[in-house]
Amino acid sequence: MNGQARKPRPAPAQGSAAEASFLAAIYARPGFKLRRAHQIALSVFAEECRSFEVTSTQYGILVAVSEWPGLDQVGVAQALGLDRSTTGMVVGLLEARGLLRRDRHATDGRRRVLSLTEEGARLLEALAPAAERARDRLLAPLSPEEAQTLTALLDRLMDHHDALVRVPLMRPER
Amino acid sequence: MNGQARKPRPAPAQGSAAEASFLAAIYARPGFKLRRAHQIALSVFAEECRSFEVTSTQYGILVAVSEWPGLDQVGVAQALGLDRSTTGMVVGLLEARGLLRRDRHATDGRRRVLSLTEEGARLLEALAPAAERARDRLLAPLSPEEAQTLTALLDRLMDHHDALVRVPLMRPER
DNA sequence: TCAAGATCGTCAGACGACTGACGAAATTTG
DNA sequence: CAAATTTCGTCAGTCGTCTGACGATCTTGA
Repeated sequence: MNGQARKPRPAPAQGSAAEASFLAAIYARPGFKLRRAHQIALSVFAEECRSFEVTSTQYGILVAVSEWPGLDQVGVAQALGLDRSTTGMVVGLLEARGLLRRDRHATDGRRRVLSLTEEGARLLEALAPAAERARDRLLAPLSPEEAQTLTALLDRLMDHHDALVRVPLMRPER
Repeated sequence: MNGQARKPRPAPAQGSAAEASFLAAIYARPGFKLRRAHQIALSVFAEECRSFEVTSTQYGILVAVSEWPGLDQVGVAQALGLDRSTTGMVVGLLEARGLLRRDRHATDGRRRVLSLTEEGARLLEALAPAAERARDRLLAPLSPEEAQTLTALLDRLMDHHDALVRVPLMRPER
């Protein structure tokens, strides 16, 4: 798996079947592959967007607020599948950086109404090509048909388990 | 008109194309789907293993140490695709709970040699059925062939990006 | 041999993420 | 209307994760 180590670590039962199947029980788990694939996706996005100092979660929130000005934090959370605490934390970061505003709702005192600042809108626009590059790089090893298959399978997984997870995706068109 | 929400949140451009495509730019991103699918996998695992108070990362480390007694923390990190800090933190948790031991290496003073305690081995054994249930539940919406396809596609993603993601983390960029 | 370089574990700092709890504010219900 | 319930935002606590730095230690090369 990672064959360039200069000084190989002591291995279990060298040359035996045990070595070949080391951690097979873990590597075969779909959850492990999903964790790893997600880790890779985060890394690729971070690389492409390094100069903007924006993470993929922050990007998602910026896009949501951009497309739906006046949305509140719970709305963002439901749209992106985050919980309220995480959303509040990340929104706080973006507000502190001056990328979005968090105002009181006119009639509902509980809500914080979100909107992009000029700087946030500019950053989002500048970010689009980098986000596209990240997506393309992530999918580079797959053919368009394979990417479509992967997308469809992940959608099936998401749809089936949506209600079971504490934070179901709530899209306005539902 | 707008789903089952009792008090629907204000939606963008009601009835227009904007509503139907709200966040389509995000939902279409494979990184978003991977994040969501990973989130679901974590949740299912946590549900099945709730009574054991063990996370999927902790499970992976326990299995690695079980299959490879005497492995050190960097070995665990490389095997599971974690960095040294994360590994050290989680190993510390497991040690504090008495599930594994962390001893000095006989000849290499830098290394910490890991091994399961009796309690760790017992827990790991008791955990196996729950982990299997988690995997089955996660894959429930897919046929065996589809699960195999998903596995293969994620493997392609992992293999292609493996060197790009992990090696720079382990070796300072030069 | 001994200085330079590599490796291991750890720490601090940051972010993402979830749970459980709480107060403030709104809505529902008796 | 008043009380009970729900909803929104936040806080504290925990865990996973990465980055960058550091000291201790081991390996290498001049």
